[in-house]
Amino acid sequence: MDVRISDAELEVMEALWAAGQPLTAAEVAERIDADRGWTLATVKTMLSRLAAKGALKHREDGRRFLYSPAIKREDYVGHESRRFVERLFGGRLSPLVARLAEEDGLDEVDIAEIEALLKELKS
Amino acid sequence: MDVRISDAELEVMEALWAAGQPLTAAEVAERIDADRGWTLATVKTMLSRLAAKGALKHREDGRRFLYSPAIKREDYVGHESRRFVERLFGGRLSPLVARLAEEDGLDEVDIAEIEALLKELKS
DNA sequence: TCGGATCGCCTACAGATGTAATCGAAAGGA
DNA sequence: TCCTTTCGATTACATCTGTAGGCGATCCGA
Repeated sequence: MDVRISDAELEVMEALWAAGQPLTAAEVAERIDADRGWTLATVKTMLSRLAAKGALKHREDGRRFLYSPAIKREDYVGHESRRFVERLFGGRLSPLVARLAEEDGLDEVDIAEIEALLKELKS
Repeated sequence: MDVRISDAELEVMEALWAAGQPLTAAEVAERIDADRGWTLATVKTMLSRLAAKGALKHREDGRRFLYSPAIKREDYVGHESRRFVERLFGGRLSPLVARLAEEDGLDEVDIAEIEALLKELKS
């Protein structure tokens, strides 16, 4: 169940998650940030690899495949977040908040949002 | 300046950061979590690669090297944290806090710590 | 019907990663 | 002075990642 998705593969997953509906390989390619400069071939490689990893499913539609995510974005993101906090902060969230706050300087909106969240949690 | 450190390499860096003083390859090996089950050869490979990447420095001590970090842990961690939040949360910290809160259920200590942090930031 | 477009599949290939073995030089004990 | 140990350097090798190209089959327009 622990699907590891590389940076390049994630780009493809994001396209599928954002689409909210099954897409063909060509459609996925259209939606990939043009800055990546990928050819269709590259997108197809990503799709195969993700399918092999079980990160997405495909259904046949005539000669083509319609691809859709096999895992929910929020599950994946939750998983990776835990891994990350574990890896660098011994599983504690507060040092991460501290570090980012110090580096980037959270703006007021951030602070307010997080405070609201925490208030919610306590109630 | 953007040193990428793999999972295995990080293990070695953590040993050096924790030591707080230069170590020989053998000493590093001793301090690596035994669960990894690494041979000395593996540790040496990691040390070479990290040196090649500029993540650590070595000074000669007779026939051996004394290794020490070339980057500060907090700098590395800050870098990776920003990358991570960028990659999965569009750079916003609050959704990350939200996600982890929902999954793990932050305990009261966490919540209190983060609130204290935020209070600090506002003042 | 036939030729180009398009599809998924297989292959390619360099660099990174995980995990080591080997090798020549040097150091140190017998 | 040798032999064993120990060092760093070099080499090994499978897997993963980034980035494609080519191939045989099929579909669609002329």
